[in-house]
Amino acid sequence: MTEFERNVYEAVKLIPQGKVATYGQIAELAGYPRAARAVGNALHRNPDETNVHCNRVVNADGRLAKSFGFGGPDEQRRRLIADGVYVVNYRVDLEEYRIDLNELKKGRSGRP
DNA sequence: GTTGGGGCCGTCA
DNA sequence: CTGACGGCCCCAA
Repeated sequence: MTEFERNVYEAVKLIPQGKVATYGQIAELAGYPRAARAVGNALHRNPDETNVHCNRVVNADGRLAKSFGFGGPDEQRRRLIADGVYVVNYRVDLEEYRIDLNELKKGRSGRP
């Protein structure tokens, strides 16, 4: 596993239940602001689906991944619902569920 | 709503 | 190194 992937997984772990983040956000949080695409790549190889909730990661439009790693979009949708996230037509309301990058950064290491 | 183009990034063959 | 491939992103018609 590469450094990049680790960062991505750690970033994903920070997303609280009931919230979602975009690939861009994850990329930035991981320290690779423009690597949204690579993030998707990394998530597809998610080694620990139970710990890393890759379902909480959606694209910039709030749409679900077309090729979710485990069971496809249906599974991703199911998990989101289980998280309390309302999903319609494989899409979520970003205004409502998207977490602020600032909030995510709080979760990382120390913070005053 | 759609399509098309450009750009950006990390992996792997 | 080079080229191809993605769970992407952004902008313009």
